[in-house]
Amino acid sequence: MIRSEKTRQFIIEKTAPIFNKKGYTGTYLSDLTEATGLTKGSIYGNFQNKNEVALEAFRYNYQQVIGQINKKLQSLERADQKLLAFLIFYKEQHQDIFERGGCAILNTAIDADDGNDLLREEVVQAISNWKKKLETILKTGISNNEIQPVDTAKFSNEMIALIEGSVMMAKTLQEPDILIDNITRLESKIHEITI
Amino acid sequence: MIRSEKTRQFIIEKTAPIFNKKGYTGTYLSDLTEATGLTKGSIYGNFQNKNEVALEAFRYNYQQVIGQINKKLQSLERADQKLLAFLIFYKEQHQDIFERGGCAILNTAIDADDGNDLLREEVVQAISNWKKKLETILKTGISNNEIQPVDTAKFSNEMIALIEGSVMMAKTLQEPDILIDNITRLESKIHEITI
DNA sequence: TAGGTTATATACCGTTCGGTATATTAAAGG
DNA sequence: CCTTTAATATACCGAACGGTATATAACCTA
Repeated sequence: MIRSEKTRQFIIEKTAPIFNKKGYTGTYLSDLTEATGLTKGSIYGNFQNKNEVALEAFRYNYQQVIGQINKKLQSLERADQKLLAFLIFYKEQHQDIFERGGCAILNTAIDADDGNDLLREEVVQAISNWKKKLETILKTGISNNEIQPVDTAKFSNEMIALIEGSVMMAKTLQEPDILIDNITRLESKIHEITI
Repeated sequence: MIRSEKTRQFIIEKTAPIFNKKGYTGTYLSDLTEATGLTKGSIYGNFQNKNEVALEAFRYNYQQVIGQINKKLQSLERADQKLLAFLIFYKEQHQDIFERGGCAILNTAIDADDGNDLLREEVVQAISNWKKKLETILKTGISNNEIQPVDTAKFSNEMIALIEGSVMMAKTLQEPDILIDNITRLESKIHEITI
């Protein structure tokens, strides 16, 4: 990796949690320079503008989650186990997620639903991908007779919505059990449809 | 109502949707003067600072929702019907909610989870009240033999989380059906426990 | 209708915002 | 080791930020 690419990556990694916590308008260039120890000149040598940093920071935050889950999925065969892997991730990593400022998808969805179109489109893609991934697992599971037939779209939407809503509640009220309990509910929902 | 109180209320009403859409740091004093047609001097004659406007705007947004629901609840007797009233509200008013920038609780929870302690505390209170209200309905319903015994805390948490997560998803993906479908799921959950 | 009071507008403050042209430093190549 | 190139730092820009003292206007009461 050439030097510039290393610095670019360094900036993304250092600023990603800040953007996640404070949002786009709430994160100032002074936050970026402070977190990286670099100057504005250096940052603008590696990015076109603040928005590009925010965009990459979101991608990084998203990849951080989806990467870990994907890794888990590889070693799993059955559809129900794959679905459970998503839930187990949120159950086990909730402490870490909260420390990084919560779920990036949720935060950025709320943050970018006005104005920032590029960032908003990125979130739409992220949610859509997540949804598609769940649906594919469900469909495969159904055709493999691992799980009972369900409305895959509705099932996926319910999973995502309940997870995200629970992250919000648990983080705001500072009661991780809310997340854990609701995840457990989803787990038994999956067990119910498992053949 | 004395003049100042009228102006104060006018400012709150006009700026509440802006704060809901753009968040605290994302809403500038210029937004407030533009939306009200007033000047900074006038606004600062009625509020101590921007934060006080944001606080009142959130209270207004919250009251806007809870007020309508409370009105409905008065005419209802059974616990299951009261619970359904919450869901029907979100089902029927989703268009209006989206136009106002989405659910104020969700938006403000995400917006204020860093830094703005006063606003954050207000959200915590709002969610806690909502939760308490649901739990009270459930408990009364159980002791009145209208609904089967359930873990009232978990049931309430699941309702709120799924509603909020669904609002986020539906608004972001611009697919209101996601909200409607998940609300319908909650409705049948209530029917299931109704005696 | 005049005078006092209350509310709004004007004009300004220091600070910080995002962004950039330029100088300086560090690395790479001959 | 010297020169060229790439990356970082410095110093600055105009604009907009939140906020405030002060002037002006609107209202109320005598």
